Amino acid sequence: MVVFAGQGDPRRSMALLWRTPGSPEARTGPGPKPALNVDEIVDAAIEVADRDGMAGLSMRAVGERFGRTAMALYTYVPNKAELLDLMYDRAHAELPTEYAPEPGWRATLSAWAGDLWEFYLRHPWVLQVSQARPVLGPNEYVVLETLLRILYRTGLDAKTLRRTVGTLFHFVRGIAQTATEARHAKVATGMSDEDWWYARSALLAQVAPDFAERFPTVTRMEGDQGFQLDDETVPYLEQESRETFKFGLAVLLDGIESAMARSA
Amino acid sequence: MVVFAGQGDPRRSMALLWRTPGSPEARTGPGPKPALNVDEIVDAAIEVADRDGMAGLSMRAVGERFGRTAMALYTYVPNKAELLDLMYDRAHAELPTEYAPEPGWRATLSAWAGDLWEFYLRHPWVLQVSQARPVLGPNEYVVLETLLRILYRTGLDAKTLRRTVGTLFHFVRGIAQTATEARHAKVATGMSDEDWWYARSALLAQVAPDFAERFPTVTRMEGDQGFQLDDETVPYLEQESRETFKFGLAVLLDGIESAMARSA
DNA sequence: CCTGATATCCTTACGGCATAAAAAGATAAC
DNA sequence: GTTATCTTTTTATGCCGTAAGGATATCAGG
Repeated sequence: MVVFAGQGDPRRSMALLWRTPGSPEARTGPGPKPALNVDEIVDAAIEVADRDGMAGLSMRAVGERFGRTAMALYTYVPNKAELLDLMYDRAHAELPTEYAPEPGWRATLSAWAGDLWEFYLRHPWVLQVSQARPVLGPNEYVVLETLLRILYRTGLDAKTLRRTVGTLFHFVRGIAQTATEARHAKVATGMSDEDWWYARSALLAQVAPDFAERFPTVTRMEGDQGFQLDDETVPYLEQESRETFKFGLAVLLDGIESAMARSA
Repeated sequence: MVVFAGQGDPRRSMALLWRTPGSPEARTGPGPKPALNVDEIVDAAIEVADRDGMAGLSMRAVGERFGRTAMALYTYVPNKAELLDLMYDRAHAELPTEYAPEPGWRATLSAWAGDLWEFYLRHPWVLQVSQARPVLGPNEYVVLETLLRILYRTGLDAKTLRRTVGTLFHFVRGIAQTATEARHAKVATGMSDEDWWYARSALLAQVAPDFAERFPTVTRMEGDQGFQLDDETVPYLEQESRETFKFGLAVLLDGIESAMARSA
């Protein structure tokens, strides 16, 4: 499921995201000093989400990491949605920010997209945080700044630039989502892609004996080239995703190139 | 969140999806006749999901549509994941299957992508059903068959064809997801895009007064062309999504065209 | 018509979730 | 030592999916 984040007080959200001085460390009054801090909690939550996915991310699970109850976290974070925002932004901090411009914008953009792809594979839950209302955290802006620096040299006008940015992100996100879900499904069912497909197509033959007549083009294409593994050690779906990623990226880069030619 | 579907007995799943004779209507034994049927339930569930989103889709909510409890549904459908599979496949039945080939593959593919885009806007929850292990229902195959029929005339080889299919789907899904989430967020917060952005950028200025120095390229791009609404009646994010969709699609089609040229 | 088998459907219950409210416990300023 | 203030736990509410068992309706065979 897509999880919506950031429904709370916007002022507090932004202050948390941008670490505005005010609430955090500076305190001198009576009462116990806070034993935890937001960063620790966000890191722990990211670890939980990396390991157990969005479904395994519960306030209880995060609290347990510190030997606390779920409610203990509410001192540091207003609610789960805010925690998600913080996780989202913090995770993006690990993306590279510097790309050597020498190899040209095309190669640089490829490298950038590859890094983003791997980032999503490392943190699949990131793909499940809604993109509609951007979190607007500092690290998200760093990522955008990085991409824009690469794209700026293409000389595209602002409007085209914005749409290129959107297209690139959506594309990488879309394929990464499928790739990570493939991995997740394998873990969940304990079945390899090949076994799963084999079992399913046997069932398909039983349940739709007239498959070839009903779906002639599908049948023809599957016949032309079924499963062909370049590397036996990598699961089929993951391999196929990676190939589709490369292919689609090349197509997009070609398209950007012709847009450049048009605007020049 | 992404919802995983189809964890039950594969044999039963497929029989349900493909309406294999066996369990359904043919029954003569004792006991009351079933008052509901799977189709009704699936339709009701789709209506619930269309209206209230994936978050609002609960067995209880669907049962209420028939004046029943949640448990009553378990006679017809083994569990919620299966119901989701059935919803997913059934929804796809409303996609067009025939496209006139006259205008050429490029125009036809545009029309197809536009129809898919609108389908996702009508049924945003579809985007939250995992794509990793395809549901393998009849209507999903019809959709694939339709797309392949359009693409077949491009003369691309099977491998490229498969990757093109993947790229097209991911792209449309990716942008549609953002567009539908934008709509959802507006409904949830009761705030227009403009108001939301206005409030947020005021906060941003407060919280990061050095924004322009930290993100010079972002600042420059936003300065070049901020909000520029072509149509005041359509919310900004939705409009922007649509434009990005058109742009990205054109780019993809260009890319396919050059792939054709290369393979010819 | 009666009986027994079989099906649908409901009630109840369990364990999970986020989180509100309030109580308990710790700490530092006075 | 008292008190105000903060962290943390406890308790509770209302959701969720669904397991288990019981109530009820329906039909076949006698």
